[in-house]
Amino acid sequence: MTQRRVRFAPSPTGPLHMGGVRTALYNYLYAKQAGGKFILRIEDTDSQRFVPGSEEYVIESLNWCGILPDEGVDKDGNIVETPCAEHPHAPYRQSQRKHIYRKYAEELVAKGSAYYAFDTPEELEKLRKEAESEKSSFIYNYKSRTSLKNSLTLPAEEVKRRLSEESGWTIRFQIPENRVVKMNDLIRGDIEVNTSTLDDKVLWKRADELPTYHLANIVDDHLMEITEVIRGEEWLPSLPLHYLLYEAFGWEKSRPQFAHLSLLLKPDGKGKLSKRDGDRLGFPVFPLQWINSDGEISHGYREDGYFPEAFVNILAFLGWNPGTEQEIFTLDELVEVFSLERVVKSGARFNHDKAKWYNQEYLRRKSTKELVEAFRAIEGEYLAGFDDKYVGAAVELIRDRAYFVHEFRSLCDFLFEAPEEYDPAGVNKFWKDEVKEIIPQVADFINSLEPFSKNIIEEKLENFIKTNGWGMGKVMNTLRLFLVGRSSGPRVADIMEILGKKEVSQRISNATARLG
RNA sequence: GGCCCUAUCGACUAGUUGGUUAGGUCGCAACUCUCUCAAGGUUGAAACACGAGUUCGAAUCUCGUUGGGGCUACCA
Repeated sequence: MTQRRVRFAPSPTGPLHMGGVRTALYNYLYAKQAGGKFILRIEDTDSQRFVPGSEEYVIESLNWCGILPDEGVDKDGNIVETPCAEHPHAPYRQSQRKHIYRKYAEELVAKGSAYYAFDTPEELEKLRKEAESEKSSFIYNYKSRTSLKNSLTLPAEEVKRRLSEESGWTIRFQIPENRVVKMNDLIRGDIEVNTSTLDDKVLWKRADELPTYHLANIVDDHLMEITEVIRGEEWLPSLPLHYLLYEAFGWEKSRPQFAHLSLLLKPDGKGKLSKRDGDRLGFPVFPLQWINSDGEISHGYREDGYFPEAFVNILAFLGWNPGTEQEIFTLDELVEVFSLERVVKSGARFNHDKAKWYNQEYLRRKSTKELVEAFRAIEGEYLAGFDDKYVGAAVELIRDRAYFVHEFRSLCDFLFEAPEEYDPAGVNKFWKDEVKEIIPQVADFINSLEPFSKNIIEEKLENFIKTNGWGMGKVMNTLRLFLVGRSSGPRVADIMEILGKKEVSQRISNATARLG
């Protein structure tokens, strides 16, 4: 079997959407499992919609996820522009391959599979409007092309003259009339379409003198020896055109196989997942934070505290499953078990809760050491005066309560700073006269505890409280309120051990002094 | 509107050759543990869109309807 070669081919028109990352991921998994190559190609044939920075964004996003291309990107993270042994098909940016496409476009004209069209955008727009007002739609196809301005209808001399003039022209593919195109999709099976429902797509644009997606895509996939095209479902309607293009070039034998992935849908309501949904529902739609030219910030999974492994796992399971009950997979494990056969055909709704759960699962799998590092990475200044042993103890105390590392601080701030005030509801509930009388004795007892370790504290304190006939709840909750400032949190003995005897005594006397 | 894809709990999905008490995960609820809040443990509620047909038997096959999605640009 020949080596599998797949590609991810985004266009640099803005930040890469998480659905795009999923497409890249599935391509990567497929390639790696087959021992093949995963190629990155930039499809920048739309000069109008180009957004600076989006190419770098794609590369950085894939890099963060660990979805590293074998071809197309060099070691420094730049798109390869000149061919070399590792990147033989460079340049991998379509705008730099312009000269290649022109030749192929003209080859199709010479073969009679395509033709020059001279209709201006304004003329076509007018025809569309007219058709619309008559509740039909204008299609440039076998019916209409005979009455339009193109090399099929105009005299040869006229065509020649128009081509030599600056007035501009496009090349359109001549879709045959009433032919059934039989196609196959690796995920969806056999599909048939009658060509009479198709239109004569533009292959070469007048506006920016560049090929359209359809031409550039087919030519590059052929030249780059792509064996499987795994892409979004939005391309399914143009699959017949792509089949016809392979046929027109005489490339049927080496035509890649296609797999169309269903789209990611909104968590609620109708339609596909969009940037707006993230803003509205409070979750990221992009892998990395993106700031557009207006200074508007879009959240990213990375900046929102997701681990890249979790993000990859989330994406993998949106439209695919291994057929077993295992849900946590590393990237390498996914490479082992992935299969296109198990990709789900219908669209998947994104669910924020499940995404958070995944991150929590990965958080729990991290060592305390790793979590301390991550904690320091975002709260360096706050934790500056505390050693790793102390921070580690703090992390261990609260790690099971968090979905994200950025929740750590608010979960264990009481270990790094004494409470300045006390939750009024808690004070109201626990700071009663009967407790006020007891606390001095309790404080003295705590002071006498030796060693000051959680097991000793737990055991002896409970014994002390019970033999005196006081309620555990009353005393412990009051102590927690004094130590933490809030009426919820970890077990009191655990907190005491970490704080140490001196700090505990100090906080109890502070609290009694302040609350009176 | 036309064309194409698609349809199992609220969400993600298992169910691939027709026979299952339709399973798992998230979320939700209850109980439990307990010094609080979490976490943990146990349990529960919760689905085959609808209508025909084929068949002894349909979530599974066929057709239709309905819903959902996409495409319908000199955008990708």
